[in-house]
Amino acid sequence: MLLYLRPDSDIPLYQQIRDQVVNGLATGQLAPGDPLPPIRQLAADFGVHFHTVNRAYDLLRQEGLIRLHRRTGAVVVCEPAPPAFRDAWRERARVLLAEAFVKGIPPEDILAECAELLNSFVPPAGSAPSTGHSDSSPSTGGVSK
Amino acid sequence: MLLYLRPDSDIPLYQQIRDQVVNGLATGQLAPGDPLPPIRQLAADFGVHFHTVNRAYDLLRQEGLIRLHRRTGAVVVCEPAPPAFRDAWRERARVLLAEAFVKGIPPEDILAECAELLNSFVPPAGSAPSTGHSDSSPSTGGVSK
Amino acid sequence: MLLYLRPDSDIPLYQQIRDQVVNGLATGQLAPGDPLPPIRQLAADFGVHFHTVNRAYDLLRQEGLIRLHRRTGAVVVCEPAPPAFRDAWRERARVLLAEAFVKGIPPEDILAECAELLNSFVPPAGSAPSTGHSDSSPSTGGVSK
Amino acid sequence: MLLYLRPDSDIPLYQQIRDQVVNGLATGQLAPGDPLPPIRQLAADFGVHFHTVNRAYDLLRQEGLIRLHRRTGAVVVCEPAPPAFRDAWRERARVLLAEAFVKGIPPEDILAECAELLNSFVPPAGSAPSTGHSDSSPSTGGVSK
DNA sequence: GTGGTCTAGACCACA
DNA sequence: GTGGTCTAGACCACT
Repeated sequence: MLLYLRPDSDIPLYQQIRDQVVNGLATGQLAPGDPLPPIRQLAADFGVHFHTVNRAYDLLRQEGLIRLHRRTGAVVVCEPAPPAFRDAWRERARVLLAEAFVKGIPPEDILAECAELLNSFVPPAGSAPSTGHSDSSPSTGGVSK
Repeated sequence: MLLYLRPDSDIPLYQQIRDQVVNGLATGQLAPGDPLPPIRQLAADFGVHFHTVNRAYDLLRQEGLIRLHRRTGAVVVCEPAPPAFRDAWRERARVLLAEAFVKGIPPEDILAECAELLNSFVPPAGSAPSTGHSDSSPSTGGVSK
Repeated sequence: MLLYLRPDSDIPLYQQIRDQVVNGLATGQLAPGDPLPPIRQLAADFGVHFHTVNRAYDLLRQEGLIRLHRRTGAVVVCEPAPPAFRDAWRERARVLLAEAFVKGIPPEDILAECAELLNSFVPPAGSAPSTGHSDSSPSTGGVSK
Repeated sequence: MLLYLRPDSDIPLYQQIRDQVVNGLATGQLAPGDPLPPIRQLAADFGVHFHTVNRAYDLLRQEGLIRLHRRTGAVVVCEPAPPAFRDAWRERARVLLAEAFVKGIPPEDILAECAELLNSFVPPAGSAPSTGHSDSSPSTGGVSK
């Protein structure tokens, strides 16, 4: 899995790392059980402080996406979303969608964009790939567009 | 239009104000030409400093969503999205959708959620508000999925 | 002479009025001896407070471009620039030119733009109009480009 | 690079700071990649509040002239001018040139002054600094008039 | 009475 | 040690 950081971005580095791990999980580049690189190695690769990587890992741990062990390092897990997750997520989605809407992008376009992004994701194990056709990148099945 | 702030949130207050104005615009509670409350009055209503509200308004101004008068105060405007907007938006949408996806929410549900949120929005002018029901109940009508 | 105000501009109204009078003077639409409309009439035409027009006229008076009489109203005059004017002007020009320069516009283009604008001006009375023809529309004579 | 503020000027302090940074960029005292002093240090040097410097930096950031790091502080960047920049710039130039014109300064002198100022600027990279003299003396070489 | 500017100082987030 | 956020309050510019 390939990570790249933009130090000039207004998004904090630890957030960028976290976001890319999430994206890697969604696109199937990372799967439950896979190990993440050791904190210090990843920090060295990026040229950032290991505290920054540590914080990203901690964030992922709080979200229930990885588990940290003293021996085995960070391992991807697959905890189900807590009940509160969906409500919080919807609020964030509402703002994001509203932003596009008020800037004049047609709702159809917005939804198509979402569908396309979702289609680029791939289910972790083997949960009925609905139609079977794949479009843009490393994916196999997905939401009908 | 009703606004509420959560001072304990990790989201900055000015961002919360900005988000709610964006949401108000999307849901039709605010329309181009409408005035926003004076900075100091809104600040008093919220119990925050007027600088905080000022910053929210300034953010909205930079986004081309409101215009600040010396006489009229803040009024809603309707500037088209710059070309770079969509790419930046897609990246943010990718992360948000990936978050829901990796937490095990079925892509169909995610897309339905997006469609529902989009249906709760109303266009600024007056182009056929579909059926009339545009609330928060889990309906899937409106935007074609 | 035609004036138009943009109430939504970030430029104060009184400044806009003043700027347009200056521009009218430069383009020959106004000449020394010409009367300006009474303050209250201009205010009524624009739908602004007469204090705003008053302030614009006062600014022009301070700059030595008009003279205010209780009886005759505002009359355009032609006072020579004080010695300090040129230095102050140069500083403002430096910043303006620097802005264009640092944004990557070639110096030749910047200078050509300046020459073009200067060519659209016309001398007030009869001080050797170089080529001879002088009217009130964007002419082509004047400073060699 | 030398900065100085005039607290009694009618130009806001943050604008003066911004103007001098722009000037420093044009004259080559600042180049893309160069760091700007930390906000609080510059504020201490000037004896102003760091919010004032912060605002100047924020203005420069919005103009695409600097980028604000959390680590490195403010660094100069070189973004191209947006398409709307030139039109807005021309309007400001029109007023400035008109002011000099109506004060009786010959157009030739005005254009010479502009050319001189432009000659005191140096391109960011290294594209032939003409003859070598690029200072503030009244020379007319460089940009063809 | 509106927003704009500036000062002053606290506390937090990021690296 | 950097910039970011928020509060507090003064005074000014514009209409």
